[in-house]
Amino acid sequence: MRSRIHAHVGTMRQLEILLAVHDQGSINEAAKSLFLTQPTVSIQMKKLSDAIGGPLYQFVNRKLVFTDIGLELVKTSVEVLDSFARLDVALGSLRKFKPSTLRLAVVTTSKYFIPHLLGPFCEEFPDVEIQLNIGNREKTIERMKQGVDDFYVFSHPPQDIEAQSLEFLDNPLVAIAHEDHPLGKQKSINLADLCEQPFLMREKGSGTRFAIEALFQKHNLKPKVKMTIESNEAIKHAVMSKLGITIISAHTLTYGGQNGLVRLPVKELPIDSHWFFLWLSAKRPTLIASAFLKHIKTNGRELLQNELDKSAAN
Amino acid sequence: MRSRIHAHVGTMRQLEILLAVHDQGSINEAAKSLFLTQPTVSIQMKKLSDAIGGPLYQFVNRKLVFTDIGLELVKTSVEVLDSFARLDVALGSLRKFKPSTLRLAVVTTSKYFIPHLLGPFCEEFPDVEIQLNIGNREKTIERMKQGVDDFYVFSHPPQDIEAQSLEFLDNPLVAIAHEDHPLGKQKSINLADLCEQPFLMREKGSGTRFAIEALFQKHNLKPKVKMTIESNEAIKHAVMSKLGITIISAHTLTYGGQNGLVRLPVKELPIDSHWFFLWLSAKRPTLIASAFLKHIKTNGRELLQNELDKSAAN
DNA sequence: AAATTGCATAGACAAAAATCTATATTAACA
DNA sequence: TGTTAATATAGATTTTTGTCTATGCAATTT
Repeated sequence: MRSRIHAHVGTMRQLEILLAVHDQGSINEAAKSLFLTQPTVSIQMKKLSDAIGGPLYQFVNRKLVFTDIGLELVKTSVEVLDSFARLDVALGSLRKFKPSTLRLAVVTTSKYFIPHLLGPFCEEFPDVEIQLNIGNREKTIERMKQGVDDFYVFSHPPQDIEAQSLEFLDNPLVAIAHEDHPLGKQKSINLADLCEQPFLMREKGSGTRFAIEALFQKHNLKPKVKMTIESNEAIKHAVMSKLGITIISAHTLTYGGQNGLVRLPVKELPIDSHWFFLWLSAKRPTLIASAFLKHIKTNGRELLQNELDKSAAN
Repeated sequence: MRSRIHAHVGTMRQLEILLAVHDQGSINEAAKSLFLTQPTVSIQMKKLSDAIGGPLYQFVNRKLVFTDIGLELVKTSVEVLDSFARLDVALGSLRKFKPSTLRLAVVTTSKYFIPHLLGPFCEEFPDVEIQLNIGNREKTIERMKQGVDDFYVFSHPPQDIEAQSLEFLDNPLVAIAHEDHPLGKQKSINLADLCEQPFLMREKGSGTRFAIEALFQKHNLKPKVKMTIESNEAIKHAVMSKLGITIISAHTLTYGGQNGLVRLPVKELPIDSHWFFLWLSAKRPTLIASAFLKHIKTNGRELLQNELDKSAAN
């Protein structure tokens, strides 16, 4: 029961012309205001009249007066053109919204260096708004499944989501202890030596834990896990409190401070790990997302490597 | 500040196709439901996309998913097509309404014979609804100036309105008196004899008064107006009450009864008057109005003349 | 009566729209 | 690996749309 009248009544141009005639009350004046010749307008009105099956106007004392049919068509024309005007406004809002917001979801550890990436990018694109979501790996994977962000940052990317990735930074995992710790005084340590100490472990599901467990398994060793802690900061403070030792991202030390902590010279370390930028294969990047990706590819690795080098010199 | 987006975004056909794709969630299925080939639909979607300046859809896990831009355009398409659907309904109502209503505005006196005209016409067109407006001449002229009716009936048409007319019936004006009136016993009377009797006059502006005044003026006579009365019925009852004599349309006697009244055999009477159908030159007659006019031309005069002849025999 | 004004119609031309057949590309499935 | 299904692209053809110049017609004005 869907009407098909639109298929034969009125192109957009004809509706426009109709409104001009209605507004001006004259074929000639309408033609002038549309920068057309009078016959053009006359013909278009005739076509509309033929299509709709009745006269759109008549002359009363030489004055052009719209018929009821004509007035109905004027009403429809106004509605239709208003619909398009609203579309224009809506599109304007979308354009304004989309290219100005960059959405990132990153695992907690990367919060130390991501701002160093964003800084120069925001200088280049001062109007861009950044939405940065920091969460543990589990939460970040959940967000990625929903596809609501432009990029995701992991050290151990999920394997069950179709995504493209860019490896952009090393993420070495090192062992640390309190500066007064006995192992801290040795020049060279074996991984086996760590297994005799209370070990503070990151939570299940975290990328760091994956890497640690893999390493110990590879050497048929098993750490004496004393505690499982979900936060890098908390782990660091536990070590400071002489509760045990741990293996942790070097970035945590680089960026987060290392008061009273020493890095242990373990022969099997650091664990060779990396940071990855990921985005959904199935989602087309926005313009600003593409620009950011290009920025990372061009400058990102160099930028962050300089930062790490600076910290190593301290 | 009127948006011009409609000039380059979306012909009706394209909007239709967009909605089919949105409904079916597939280019191929949309093509099938519109009895088109797949490339046609693909191309039209591409044209829309190019016109609007962004992608309308993307593929997520091989599933066609509309973008925000696409969804806005879907919304607009629905609005636009709904507008045309409403136009279809409105036009249907107009078609239903217009040909079934015949509008007449008539001066009071003609109310006696107009139904005799309408009767046979309504038999021929049983679905036609008649809107009959009866009023004095002044009110009927006012309506005519507004042009809201199909026809107007006068015995003395207004001269200041551009109209076409059809003279369709004689309207003889005759003198009447109470049956006991002295003049009623005479075989032949002069117009001057009427001037010695109290005269009951119709109201200013009435066609009957025009004719009466013209006749007396023509003979340099002046009636002794005792009373001015606005209604034919009232005048007749005044005469029955022996308040005076009058000159009145013969139709009033023919159709309205004449108990206790006699027609006076005045040499200068009856006044030669006519009934006219008028319609505005500037207004195009509806189909039903044209049919009624044809009916009047064909049968009207004969119909009414027969009625008058029948009364005269009584 | 001639001039002016406003609209309608005829004929022509260019551009745009609508649609098809043929083919290429890609991803998923057997 | 080959097949199938779905979409995109290329090229061609027909139809429709939009617009113009030229002219006709009717009513009003000068």
